[in-house]
Amino acid sequence: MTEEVNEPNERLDFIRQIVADDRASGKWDKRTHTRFPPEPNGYLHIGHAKSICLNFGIAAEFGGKCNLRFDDTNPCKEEQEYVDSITDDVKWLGWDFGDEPLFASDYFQQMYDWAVDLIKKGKAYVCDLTAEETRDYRGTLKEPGKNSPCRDRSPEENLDLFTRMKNGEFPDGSRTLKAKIDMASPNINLRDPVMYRILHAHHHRAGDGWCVYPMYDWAHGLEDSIEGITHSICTLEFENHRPLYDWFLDALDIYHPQQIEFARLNLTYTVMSKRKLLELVKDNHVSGWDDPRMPTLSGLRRRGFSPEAIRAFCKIISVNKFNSTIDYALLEHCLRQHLNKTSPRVMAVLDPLKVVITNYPEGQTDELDAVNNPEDESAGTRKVPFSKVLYIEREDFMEEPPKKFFRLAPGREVRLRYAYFITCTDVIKDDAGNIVELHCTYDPETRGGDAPDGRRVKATLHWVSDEHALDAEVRLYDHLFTLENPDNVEEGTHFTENINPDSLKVLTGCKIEPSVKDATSLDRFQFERIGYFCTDKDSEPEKLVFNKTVGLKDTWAKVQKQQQKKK
RNA sequence: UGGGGUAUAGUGUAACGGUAGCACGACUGACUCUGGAUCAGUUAGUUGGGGUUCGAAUCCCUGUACCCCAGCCA
Repeated sequence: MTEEVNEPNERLDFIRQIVADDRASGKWDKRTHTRFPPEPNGYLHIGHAKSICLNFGIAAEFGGKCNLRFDDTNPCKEEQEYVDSITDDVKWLGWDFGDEPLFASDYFQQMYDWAVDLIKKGKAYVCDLTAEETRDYRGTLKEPGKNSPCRDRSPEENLDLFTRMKNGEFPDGSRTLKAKIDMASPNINLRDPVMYRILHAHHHRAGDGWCVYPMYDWAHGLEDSIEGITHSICTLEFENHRPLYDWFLDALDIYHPQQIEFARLNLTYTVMSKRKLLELVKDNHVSGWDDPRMPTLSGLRRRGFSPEAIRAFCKIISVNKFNSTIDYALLEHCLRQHLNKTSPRVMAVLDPLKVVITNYPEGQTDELDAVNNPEDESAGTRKVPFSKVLYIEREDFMEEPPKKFFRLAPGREVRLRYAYFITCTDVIKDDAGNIVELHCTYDPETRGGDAPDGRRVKATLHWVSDEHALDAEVRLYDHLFTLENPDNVEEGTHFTENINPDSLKVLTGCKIEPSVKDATSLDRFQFERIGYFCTDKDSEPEKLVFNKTVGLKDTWAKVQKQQQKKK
């Protein structure tokens, strides 16, 4: 007996409820077998993660299995590059699909044989109508279609024609194999749907062995049946296809899984359709499928998202049957929650302002103890070097501080984290009046960050020692679109018109503490008081590059906004 | 009346005839060597209208709104 991992008290979504009920009733011999069946014609995105976590999650929770199966039935749109990226993404998310993914193209012969069965049963026929004629014969949403003149061909003739289709005797588009169902059905999918089309095309896996390729509706249930899938979970737009899914399996009288539909994921401030994502890439609105602003899994990975965060997100959003749009802030919440627990802290100054500690000895260096992660004691501590010339964040100083600004200002004392209390004594400006340097004094008694006399400061600043600092490039990101729902634009407006012009900001000359010297690609950090960052794939030891994953919550920024509103 | 679906705070999501709960967001406050984290609190909801019932988000009737379908795409 396999152990049920689902806690009995945990509320089940409607799909898990079906699975649980089926197990209770013994419907599938206590088996649970799902599948994630992407077409390899693009990169996976966060919406796919919802489906992946659903299918693999159910399998894991109920002691079943989940297949990664490529639905590669259309050679014109599919490429090996996509197979590879999809496989990598599913692995990265942390799901186990056995040694190798499965491919629908491996079932082509079996599908062909079944099509022959249907022809023999008089349930399928070869049709000579062109694509355009087929459309005319299909009728409209409100009017029935009419029968194809080829509909009453004998099984023998159909068999002969279908064999010759397969043998490559006919040009592309000249004939199709159709299911003989009902041209007057109110469900258009049932009006003699095409099962096979002629395509003299090279298949990325099957090579040139085939010139007839199965259509989705014909192929998909067969694939599920072959693999012994119990619950075939797909998105809402396939609800209308379910009767056809069932019809084929019944006509063939073979093992018959249950198709269940759920609503796909929508997220604010981004687009999720493959077409639009492809356009963003092709027209260079982003640098590629893995641009850190993209909602693709490769983009999120490069941005610094952890698989744990994405899985937590997918769990929390649950599944349902109606279209909803999830607030991007919820994704960020899941991200921060995981990153906060796991990211080593580091001090980095993005917009450096030079600070000279006038009473600190020239040439001297202090090694101060810093906590690597206050949320995780086992992460330990590290040494951070302190010296006479330092950098602080430019926005951490104001010559004329407004109310509620607690940071450094002339005459004010603050703490440098893990180091000393300092007091600003002089503000040095260039001829144009720009602040170029601050002179401060430090209190040696406060070494480590605490004053023996118990005096308090209102702010603690992060800082980096000039002499020891590493230079880095830091890339800041914002939403790719300015609109909450970039899909929903006025007619005549193209969705790319709402791309956020400030979605990428590149900072150079940032100063980072020396401990990150050996950071490698995708290492994640928290830059204290700023946000979570990861090393980019462009990063090299000689030229560090970091991506901002997500900012820390920033109450000062909120206060500032409110103050600006008042003015 | 083409057919198929769906409606619960700003956004998501529970409640399966018996106190409308949770999370995110927003707003207070406490604490803090990250204006982080944490903790406490406030805010706000059953698509409209009828019924059945001691009792309805839930059952019935009837409106309304939104989504999907006329690829030889998936």
